[in-house]
Amino acid sequence: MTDPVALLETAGLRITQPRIEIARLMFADGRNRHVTAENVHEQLADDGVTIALATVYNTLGHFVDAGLLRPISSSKSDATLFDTNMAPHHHFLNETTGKLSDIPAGAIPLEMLPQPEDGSEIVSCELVIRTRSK
Amino acid sequence: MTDPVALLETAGLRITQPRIEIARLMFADGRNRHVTAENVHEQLADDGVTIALATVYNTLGHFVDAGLLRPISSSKSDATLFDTNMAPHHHFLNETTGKLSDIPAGAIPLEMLPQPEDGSEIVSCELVIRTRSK
DNA sequence: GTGTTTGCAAAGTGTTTGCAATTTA
DNA sequence: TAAATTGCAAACACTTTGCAAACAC
Repeated sequence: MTDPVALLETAGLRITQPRIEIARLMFADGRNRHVTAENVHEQLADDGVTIALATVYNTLGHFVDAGLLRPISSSKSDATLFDTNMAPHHHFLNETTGKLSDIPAGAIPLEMLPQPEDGSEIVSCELVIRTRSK
Repeated sequence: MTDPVALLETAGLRITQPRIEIARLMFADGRNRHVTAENVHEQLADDGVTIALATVYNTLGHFVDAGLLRPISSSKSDATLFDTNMAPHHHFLNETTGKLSDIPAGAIPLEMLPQPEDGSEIVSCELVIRTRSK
């Protein structure tokens, strides 16, 4: 849906070939995705696009800094997952399958967060519900 | 407080010198601690105890399997933190300082967790509140 | 005695970095 | 043309593993 170039411009990022390709792959269809750098690299390769894995890492890092992506902390796997869903939300993590799925923030009432210690402020708040296949 | 040997026995673990040392260091004073394998290794060295770093990793892993420790998923740092606090609770993570602190589970009402998908059951539920120093 | 655990070094991951070549604005 | 970005390989940090020696039961 979203035009990759417009997205990059809005985010204040330089328009470069690799970034266009990666943005296209991650945002073009508008779905919420959880991907690793490795995933992206492979998908690019499948599309016949050659971008160094290191560049994929760096580019995803830039996207995170620019507020286009969110790194997901609590993943079972050792590889960092990047989430295209920037809306506040939480995650189910199935430990059996390793599959991660979204929970809309509205599904969990969190009005009463405790106060952080003096001199610090809350940045974000993420709940991970670990599940197991029965 | 807790006797390291008794703890290991209760957990069904073999009583070995390295395990006693590590258990002593982690549980003896009854405090809740967040430590990395590297931390433990250094503290042992400070106490004049030489245990291979790999053994520390393996031992902490055994402690986790035995239910003595909990690995903390969402740490800013790349190193896994092990938490001696097995009671359900949540964490503040100060992104500025990297410091992690406990939030008692009771401080956050989470009665209304969403249903996991059919065929899976909830194992645990951990909230991480990221903060930043002002 | 038998099976487990340890220590060591080496291998394995995922990720980052240095730097020259290229590309963007 | 000046500044930013890329690609590559090499460096990195954390963690696991293979195997022989040591140890617990």
